[in-house]
Amino acid sequence: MSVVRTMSTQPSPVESRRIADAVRAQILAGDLPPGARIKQDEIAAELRASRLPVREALRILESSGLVVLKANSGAWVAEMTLADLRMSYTVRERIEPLLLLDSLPRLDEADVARLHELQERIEEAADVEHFLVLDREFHWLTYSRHSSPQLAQIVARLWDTTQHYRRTFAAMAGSQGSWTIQAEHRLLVDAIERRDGETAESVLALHIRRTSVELSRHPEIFTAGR
Amino acid sequence: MSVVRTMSTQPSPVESRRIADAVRAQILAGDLPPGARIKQDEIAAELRASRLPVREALRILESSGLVVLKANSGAWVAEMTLADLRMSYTVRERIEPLLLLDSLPRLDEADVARLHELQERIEEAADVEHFLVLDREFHWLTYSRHSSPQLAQIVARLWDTTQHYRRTFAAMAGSQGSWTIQAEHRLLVDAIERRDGETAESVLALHIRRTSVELSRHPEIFTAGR
DNA sequence: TAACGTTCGAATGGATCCATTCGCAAGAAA
DNA sequence: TTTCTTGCGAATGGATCCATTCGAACGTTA
Repeated sequence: MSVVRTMSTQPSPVESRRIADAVRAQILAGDLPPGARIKQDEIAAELRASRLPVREALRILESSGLVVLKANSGAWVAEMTLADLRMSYTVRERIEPLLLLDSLPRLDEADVARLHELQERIEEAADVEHFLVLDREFHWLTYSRHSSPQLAQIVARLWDTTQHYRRTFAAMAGSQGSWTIQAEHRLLVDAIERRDGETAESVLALHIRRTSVELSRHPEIFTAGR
Repeated sequence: MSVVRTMSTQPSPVESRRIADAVRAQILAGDLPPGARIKQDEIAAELRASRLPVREALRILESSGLVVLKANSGAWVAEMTLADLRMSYTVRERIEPLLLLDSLPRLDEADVARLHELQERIEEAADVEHFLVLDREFHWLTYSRHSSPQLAQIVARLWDTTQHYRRTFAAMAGSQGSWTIQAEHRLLVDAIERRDGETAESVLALHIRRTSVELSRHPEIFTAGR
């Protein structure tokens, strides 16, 4: 019995981490929207584990800001207010350029080529889900050569906690077709290709700020699924 | 038996959270320096709990960046490099002014009076520990009326993970006697008192940046206790 | 009929027990 | 003498069992 389990998890990524990743993936995919109840038993049965590592995983996700725990009561996917979302974008506007500046000098030709390819695919993206996946891959590729796991983690958590609202916004406003995003992305790739850190920094800050402004114009994002 | 435990923890703050707070306090106090091994058994015995909530607490602290876990091996207090420390300060320089701007309009006269009092006590601080406690209280009072738990948590974690190195620096450079810090604090209180957000923002950014520069001049901080 | 209290059930929290793994030390061989 | 191997022990990881708590539904009373 235990042999089977040991064999199934070859590199042994520790159950609690495996489960935390799985639940996080479900939340990011939209399967568990903000406000959704998370039952330990269900997760445990679903991922073939006991409730113990599930509990540890929930503590991890709570620290990440994705989940809210209430003592002796249960776990729910964290919800945000419009003010929370706007603050997230304000913080992102100030720190993501830092991450980009840190990563930029080490991006090589292959990375830049891949950025061009991703951007073309983003412009051709047919639906919201493809746009979200490609956009995430695009920006994280620009950050991929960073040297600061701490900063990268902060940024990643800001992306994670706002993912659901970005999806809702994209679905409502049809933002994958927004020409402004495409223009900003092209300016960003161009600056990166020229290793022009200052311009890249400015474009990225603009990109985030403008998105934040657009989001603020759609407060109905928060009442969509009610 | 279980009755005794129930009675002892009156508001029932959940064991894992109580333990996480306790271990965090030990790390911040310097009792557990970076690199120190953390054994589950010892913590459990010390805090009169089983190993289970200790494990959960360690997962929480790992997510906070204070502890590093290695599968099937153990837990250690997280260590930083000089590059990590500098990046922490760069991030702080960009986001702490945001937290201050958010909090400033709601600071009342009593808060300002307390800031004056704290600043006087900081200038009279005799030793490093007093300086650290008072300085932390001073700055967090300026943030206390914030409306963004997310941002406050990010900032708090940056303070936590760098606490040990700030202590080491203060002890080596005798920074509690630095007149520059006192000048910056006074400028900050003055701007806050006048509700001058722009000036307060600039002074705080300067305060953090200058501290970062000073820290960078003392790389021996990282080899002090070796 | 509405509001309050009580009871029961389901879900979470914690403790103990067992399996697994990693590191260290001792010993043997080159 | 140095290096590789092997075995033992200690510490972590996971599963099951039991206690506790919160919430909802039902019944009672004003």
